[in-house]
Amino acid sequence: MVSVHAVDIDRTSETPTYRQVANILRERIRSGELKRGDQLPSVHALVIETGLADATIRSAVRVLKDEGLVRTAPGRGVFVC
Amino acid sequence: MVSVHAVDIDRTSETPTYRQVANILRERIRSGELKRGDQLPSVHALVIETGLADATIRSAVRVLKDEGLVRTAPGRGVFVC
DNA sequence: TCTCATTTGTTCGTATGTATC
DNA sequence: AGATACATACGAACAAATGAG
Repeated sequence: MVSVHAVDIDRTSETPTYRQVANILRERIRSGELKRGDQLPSVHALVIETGLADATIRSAVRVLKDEGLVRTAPGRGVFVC
Repeated sequence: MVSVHAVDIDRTSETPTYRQVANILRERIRSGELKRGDQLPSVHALVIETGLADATIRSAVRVLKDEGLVRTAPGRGVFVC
């Protein structure tokens, strides 16, 4: 598991919150902070950290999944591809 | 669960899209294709199949619910009465 | 084997804002 | 003004897979 650090969401931004979360996570992958096989913070952890709703976090994960950057494993977590 | 088959929406029709969806589902119930207790396609499945928005599909389901043709069960699905 | 906590998956409900016709 | 449609966001419940013990 990799710690989450700050996930700062700008509620006033034009960018939807779920895309902000996706952008932050994507940048961590791109930068190498999150490497292949690393587990992302769980949906629950991100809910706590961001104060956003469960469904909103799931939307963010879906974006990265659709981009092929991560894969989800039911009962285990979300992992960098 | 019952498969969805084609759900053809006519964007140019006078009939609102949500009513078109309601009409199609109603006809499947009337014809016996969908029987008492059968589960309708989920909102998500219909969103994918029709290309319409979540809220639009929900409007269609609400029509059938108001007519007493179906009942909704949160976390489970929509079922024929 | 069984139980429990964790985690993702799936489902409907509700509300708000915006755009279009 | 009103109806329709879409996007976003949050709430809630249930299911299924996993792993620890």
